[in-house]
Amino acid sequence: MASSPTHPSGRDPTIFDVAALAGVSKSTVSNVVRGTDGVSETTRARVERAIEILGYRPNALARQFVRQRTTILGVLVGDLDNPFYGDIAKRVERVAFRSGYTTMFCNIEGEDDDFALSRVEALLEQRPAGVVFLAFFGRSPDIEAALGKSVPVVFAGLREDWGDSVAVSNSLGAKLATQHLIDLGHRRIAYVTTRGVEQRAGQARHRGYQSALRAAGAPAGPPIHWEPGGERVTIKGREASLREELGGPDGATAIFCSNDIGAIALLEYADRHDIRIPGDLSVVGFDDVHLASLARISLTTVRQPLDEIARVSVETVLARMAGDLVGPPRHLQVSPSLVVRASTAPPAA
Amino acid sequence: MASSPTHPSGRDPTIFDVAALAGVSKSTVSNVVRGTDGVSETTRARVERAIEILGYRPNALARQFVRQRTTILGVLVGDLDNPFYGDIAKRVERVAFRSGYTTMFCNIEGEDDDFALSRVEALLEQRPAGVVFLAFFGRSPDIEAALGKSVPVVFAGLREDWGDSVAVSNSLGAKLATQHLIDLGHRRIAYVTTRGVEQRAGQARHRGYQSALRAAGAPAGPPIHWEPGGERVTIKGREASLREELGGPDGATAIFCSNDIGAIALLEYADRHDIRIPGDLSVVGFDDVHLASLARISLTTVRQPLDEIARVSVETVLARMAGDLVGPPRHLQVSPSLVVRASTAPPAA
DNA sequence: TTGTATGCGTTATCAT
DNA sequence: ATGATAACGCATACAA
Repeated sequence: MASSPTHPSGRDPTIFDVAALAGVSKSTVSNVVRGTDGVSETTRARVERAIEILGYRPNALARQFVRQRTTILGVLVGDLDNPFYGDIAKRVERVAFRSGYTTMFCNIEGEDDDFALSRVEALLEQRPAGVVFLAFFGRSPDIEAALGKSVPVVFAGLREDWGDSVAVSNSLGAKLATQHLIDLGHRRIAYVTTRGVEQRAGQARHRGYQSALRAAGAPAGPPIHWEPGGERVTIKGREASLREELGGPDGATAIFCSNDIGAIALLEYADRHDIRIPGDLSVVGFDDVHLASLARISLTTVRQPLDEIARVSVETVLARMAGDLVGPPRHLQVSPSLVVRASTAPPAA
Repeated sequence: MASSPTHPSGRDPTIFDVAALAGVSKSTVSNVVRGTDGVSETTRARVERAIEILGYRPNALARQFVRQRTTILGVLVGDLDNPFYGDIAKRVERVAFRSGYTTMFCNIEGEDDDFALSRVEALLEQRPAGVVFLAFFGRSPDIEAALGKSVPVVFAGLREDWGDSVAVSNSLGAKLATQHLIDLGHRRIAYVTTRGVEQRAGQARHRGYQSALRAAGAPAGPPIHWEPGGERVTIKGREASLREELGGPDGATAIFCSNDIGAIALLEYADRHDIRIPGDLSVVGFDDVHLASLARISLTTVRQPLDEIARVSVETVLARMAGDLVGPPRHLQVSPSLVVRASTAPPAA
């Protein structure tokens, strides 16, 4: 008796149907379903049996509607197929579910603010009880206006002033990365950044890089902006050749790249140009995406504790929702850690 | 005037507030919001202005409640940080949004059926209008019972009898992969499979492998089960050494692996054992995950048209929901294609 | 311990 | 062209 996939097998049974079958009132059924005490054992059993028979499933829509609050947690994510976000998203969903919330995802992809806004509006119409912001773009004033005053928002993995945030200390992470290179004996260390890094975080990483070098008495350079795949870079607004920045007697012997994806692209660039890693050039990334641990990549990098970020983020937004957390935005920092792999070594003699 | 993140700035304005401000009835506001015609221009303008002023946002909860159907599309996903699923998930969300649906994600992770079931139940309470099934596990009879009769379901990227499905032709993909190796001159080609592949798909891939070899008059072996990271494999229930299957004069000169993640693990295994790829051993994968295209990986593989799978899946489930598609489950196949990279070459002389 | 009544914000039907 | 009104399924305050 294979059931056809066509659904409408009549209407879903309601609390009323259960009440009728059990021979009690709707209130009693409601009490049973919600686990309220003050229901006799016999009644409870009768109701539960009726529920079983009818295959009754509470209508969350109705419940949320009448209670004027949902158990929906909105998740704004930039790039679900970026493993970094996919990973966090998964953990967020897990933590939320354990707290009784279902997660509603919205891709805020690309840089188009209007598009992002329309999605946020659609999400807000569903009245999520809270929102977790995972993307590092789509944070336009319009979005802030729409989101900020309707619902508690937490930024996971980045910091934004107008909401709670849980993020790694970027400057500390950058220091760890840079210090590692310094400890290996490098003096000419460049800082390379690519798109895919939130501006504020990128700046903090550059500051950490600077501060480590300064403390070591070594020269710190300005951010070198590179578009992965290209040959040219931009330094302080003027163009230059990536090849020249790396090779040559004055070139860098090591690079700290603001993110793993960029660092891996750098590895590939080096491969194509016969620059040996780590023999000729050491590279450190930031994030510790899964990719970085592949033997063929083996990127030394700074790990972000994603699990902690996800957990604390959800806890924070839940606390706001419950009113347990009030007042101005709270900005939590979590600690990065260095993961040493095969992309770094002492400079060539 | 930075607004505190504490939410409750009073209640959200309702259709009633708008009506009062505009000096019309709720019905008229409703008509304006829904774009019903039969509203005079002047009235419409007044109402729209009131909406603007109040920042009114329709309550989707109430709407869905009264209309007895939601615009929620449930997505059951196994592993959001598996790039393959992350990628599809992202596309599914995009297509759904364009059709006016918001996506509600549930991670059905691990192999624990009870856990998966509780999540499905939670999802169902939200009354999604349809469900897209992305995971290849969590398809227990219980889940079928809960899901199958409540809501239209489409399986994206895999096939299951009790719902519509959109998937690649696995045997054809396997044939493409195997034929590629045959064309390169290989005769001793092994089939390796790992977990992470749905059983039915895995079997179909093995059949395609067999059929290509048979047509070429070359020997086809049984599936070699390998747990990535390990040294041992299981062939027809008995244990063996992976190293011996690959090396030696009688060993395979090429491998078709049932999935990219396994194939990449194989690459790493080869690296560790001084087996050169593709010099000593050619490897072909299946899926074409992003990873596979990295220069340092450069895996020859069979591509699944994810975009098409996502698009057609959503279209299918929307058609079911709308009643445009009735009758028994429809199983659509999409075409795989071979992507040749650097992990394959003619066998050593 | 159980039942009754009211309201949540919206859509849709029926009057006007 | 616009307004009044009855659902929708459930939670909750209150009555019995």
